[in-house]
Amino acid sequence: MQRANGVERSPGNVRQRKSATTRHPPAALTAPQVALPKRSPRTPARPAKAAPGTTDLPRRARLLIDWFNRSARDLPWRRTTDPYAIWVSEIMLQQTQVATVIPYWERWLREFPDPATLAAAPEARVLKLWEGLGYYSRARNLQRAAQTVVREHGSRLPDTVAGLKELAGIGPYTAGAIASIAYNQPAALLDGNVIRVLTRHQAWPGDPRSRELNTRLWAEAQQLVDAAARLTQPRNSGAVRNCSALNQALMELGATVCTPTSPRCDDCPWQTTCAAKARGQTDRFPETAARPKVELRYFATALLRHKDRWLVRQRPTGIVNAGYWEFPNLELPDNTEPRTALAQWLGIPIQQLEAAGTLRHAITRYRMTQHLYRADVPRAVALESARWVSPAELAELALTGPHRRLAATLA
DNA sequence: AAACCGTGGAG
DNA sequence: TCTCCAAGGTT
Repeated sequence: MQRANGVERSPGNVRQRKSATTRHPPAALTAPQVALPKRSPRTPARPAKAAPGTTDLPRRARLLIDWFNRSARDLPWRRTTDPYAIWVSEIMLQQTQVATVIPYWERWLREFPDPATLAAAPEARVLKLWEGLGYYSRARNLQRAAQTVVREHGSRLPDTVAGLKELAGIGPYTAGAIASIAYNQPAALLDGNVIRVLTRHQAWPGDPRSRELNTRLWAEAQQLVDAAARLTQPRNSGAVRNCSALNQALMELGATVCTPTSPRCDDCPWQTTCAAKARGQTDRFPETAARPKVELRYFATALLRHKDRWLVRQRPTGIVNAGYWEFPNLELPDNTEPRTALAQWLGIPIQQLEAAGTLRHAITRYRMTQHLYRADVPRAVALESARWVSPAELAELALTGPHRRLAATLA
């Protein structure tokens, strides 16, 4: 979808960005942004040429902003200036792709249109709307932060990086994102996209998570957004404000052009100064560290029916996926026979458990295999924090992804 | 500070 | 199928 892009629209007043716009003259070729040997002291003094990588910051910022205003994707959270709505989008977008987030974000804003509504909502409903999105502590933190905003900030989201970072679930990236995108402050941000764009443009080797390179990347991002703040704002009424545009552009570039594999350098506004492109080495940056080893884990899962009801239980506070419901689920130590272990755990005769296939899924470095068993039990089994629920009730409960898919297969 | 947290798309 | 990685934060 490449239409009416990069347009900041206020609700009910959709402004249209003018077409084409002024393109800047072709960028003069400049030195690649890498550490170059220092000019020898004997070199005759010239009208000082600033060090490479600083002179052209304003020009690079301008190129990026213009590119963004020209060709950014039309995403729902780019149609609002409401800091709360932008905040929600930033939390949902943490380690989660745009296409996945869109329906969740729309549903969320419909049901929780402002911090006060979210703060007052039942947690069960908050978890339900996050169901399937993953990283579930984000949902609990978001509600907790909304309660803080209501209680301590008069329901208005703070507009400084420091103030934002005080809130649950807001770290360095998200604080910079909200401050710049919602409030147009010259706050830097660094995410996976920006790391890729900057390490390639500068041809910076090393692990981006190392202290040294990480510090350098933040400094570079800060210089860019500072340069953006000093540029004149495009008069085009649809143009996104400069700091906001610059940071979104860095991420947009990483997401759509400077992609992990096969980057489309011909479409890149920084192609003439990119050191990695100049060397034909875009695939060498960033230097990512080795991933942790994959580990296998096994579970036995019971689909127990009594009359027309299924047994589910709620995960307690303080553990992974707290508050979410699931079918009774037992992790198996190495090579345990699942059916025996499950029958023993539930206290029902082993013959009642009928094998119902396996379910595989992955979370982070773990590869899980769930052995499924069904049983129609004559009497309700008692299990801690468990309930027998009708299919209709089950549909209203918040389940994690694999268990939600499991629920969908039940008759 | 390394480990942990979910899920889906892309190749 | 399998790996990578995505608008990261918390402990």
